[in-house]
Amino acid sequence: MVTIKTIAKLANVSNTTVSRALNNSPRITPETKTKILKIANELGYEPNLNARSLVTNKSYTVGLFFSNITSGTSRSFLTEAINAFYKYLSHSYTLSINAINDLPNFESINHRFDGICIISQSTDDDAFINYVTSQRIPVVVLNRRVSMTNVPNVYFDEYLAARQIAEYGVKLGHKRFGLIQGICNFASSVNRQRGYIETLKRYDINLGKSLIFPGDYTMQSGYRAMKQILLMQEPPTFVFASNDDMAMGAYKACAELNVHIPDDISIVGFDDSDFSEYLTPALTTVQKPITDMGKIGIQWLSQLMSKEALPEIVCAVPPELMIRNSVKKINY
Amino acid sequence: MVTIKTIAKLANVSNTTVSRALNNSPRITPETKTKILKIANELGYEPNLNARSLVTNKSYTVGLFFSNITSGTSRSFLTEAINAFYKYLSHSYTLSINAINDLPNFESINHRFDGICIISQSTDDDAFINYVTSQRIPVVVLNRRVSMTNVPNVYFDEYLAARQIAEYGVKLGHKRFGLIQGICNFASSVNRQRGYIETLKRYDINLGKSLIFPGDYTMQSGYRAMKQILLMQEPPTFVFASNDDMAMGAYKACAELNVHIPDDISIVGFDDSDFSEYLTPALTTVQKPITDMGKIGIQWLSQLMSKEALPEIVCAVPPELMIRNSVKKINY
DNA sequence: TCCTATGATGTAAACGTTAACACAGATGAT
DNA sequence: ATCATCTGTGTTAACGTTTACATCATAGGA
Repeated sequence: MVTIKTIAKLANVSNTTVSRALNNSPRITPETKTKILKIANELGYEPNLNARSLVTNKSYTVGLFFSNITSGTSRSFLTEAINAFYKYLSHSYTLSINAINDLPNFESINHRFDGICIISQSTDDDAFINYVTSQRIPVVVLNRRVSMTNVPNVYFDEYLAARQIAEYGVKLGHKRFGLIQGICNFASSVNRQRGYIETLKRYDINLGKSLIFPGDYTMQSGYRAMKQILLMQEPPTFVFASNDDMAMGAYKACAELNVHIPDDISIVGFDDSDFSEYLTPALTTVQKPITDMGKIGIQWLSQLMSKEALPEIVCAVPPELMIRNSVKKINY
Repeated sequence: MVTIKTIAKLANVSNTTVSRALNNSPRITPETKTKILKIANELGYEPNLNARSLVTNKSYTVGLFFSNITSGTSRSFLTEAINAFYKYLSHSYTLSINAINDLPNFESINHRFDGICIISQSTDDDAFINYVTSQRIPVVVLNRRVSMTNVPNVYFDEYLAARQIAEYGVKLGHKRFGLIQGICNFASSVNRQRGYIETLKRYDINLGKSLIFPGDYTMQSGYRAMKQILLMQEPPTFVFASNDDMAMGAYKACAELNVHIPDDISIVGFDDSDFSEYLTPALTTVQKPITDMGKIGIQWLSQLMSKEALPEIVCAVPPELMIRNSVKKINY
């Protein structure tokens, strides 16, 4: 194994000088430096990160924490977040993927991460968020608005997005609205629901319990819910499925019962998943800019890790309604 | 920071004894052990992995390497692989996600991983695979069949899968076949293509160049290719899209041109993505058991990391044709 | 009683790196 | 010419663990 000492011996200098050459310190002459670098190169020297970590007390690893990995988190969400992170994170860091749910105990994160990004889906994660901040590990929380005021937080305004959906439906003349819910204890789900219902109420439309159908963000649950909806005596003309996956399930239910979208019923989804444009009809949905969130998140985290102060600590990324062909205008 | 020394002082024993208590060595009395463990617990002691790594020369990290992360790898593929790995990997290991493409140099993996799993998509990865084996890092290669004979390899028989697709089409009486290709330098793509074409040839069906359409595994490329196909004077009755994403694109093209699946044209995909069942009509496709591969892979890797020998070194996971409703039987 | 074997614990070195401090020679100001 | 400053390099300790080896007490056999 070639170490700093090997190089030092060959170059006839001390360990420190080698270390300086490798970490391009200013306290070294260019000649010595190139000489050492040359030897290091020839020997294929690669620093032992563990040794370095031990003394610098850095792990050169950043942790990406999801609430859950093996279930509950949609695939597109997971990949898009990982993609964004991988893309924008400096390659000198190792990216480690974790699930809060699977942590044997919070302490197990100690010494492991220079920075942590939490993609949080529910308030269940609050204990973990608090632990991380208590350990003074640089952290940013993505996705949902958190209640702690001192935690860097870039979130997506689900409420506003849902409001846009409701308003869009109202504008197009719909009177009877339906909702397929997401997973109950996910913040995304409750905020989408609140935004939708409260906005409709403003337009004097009451979304009764009979028009709210349970779902769990899976295609199958969307399919089931839509089947129920279509069996109603007077089904809604506008259905908001809390995510695109469920909207896709709803599409299938419609197809099976020979109900035409958007002529017979209008559907809107949420997320703007890659497939939503390719459904027939193309799904009207709202874009959740996960990549943007990831980009800002990793930028903030990098700043925190290099002990820079953040100009702002909370940031909302705006929703964008993607109007396609799954909603029709109602004429009276 | 609470270290072994802190505990040692409080327990009135030496560092070594504490270390022994923590690593449940037999050379310690149960009483001392419980006493030390109690103190450690109260202090919320967590070992410094870097220090441990330095002396044991283990990183407690396994690396999951994709050929590419930010492009070229389909989302479902990426997530399913990560999911499987995360699920089956012992939690004492950190899971780190990497892309071979983005590696500054091969040496940068040194000291970082106790084991490496490569999800390889093309022979471009061979240099990396060779490097890893040359470093004697435990490694398994997943997904494609590799040429090196000494590398643990669990792969999916794309050729066989494509053969099943072709035979299925022939059996249902189709005579005119078409193909939408995947990414050219991906092993999956060339094997699917070979399996399809060579099988058809056995049934005296020649797949001319005019019936092969380029694609890149994206929905859009499937859409484009299908548009071209449907514009032909005498389009094929059976089209194999090299993955489900492209099949979905093809669906859209058909819808736009008012071509009915499967009445006017039959389509089969590949991967059995989660959405394929929810398309209308449900997509006939072939299941690629990524989760199974991951499970075997992680099992092998675990054995290798604990220096156990592998009973077998290469394993093919079988394809399963998922017959749904996108192919019709041709009657003459 | 003495010796040996055994079992529990301690001592100290080692892992590979960084960094505080020391040192010597050169440079520049007076 | 003298002294202070600077610059390049070396010395050494430190990071928190594990582990080979040493030590010491105790038990058991003769």
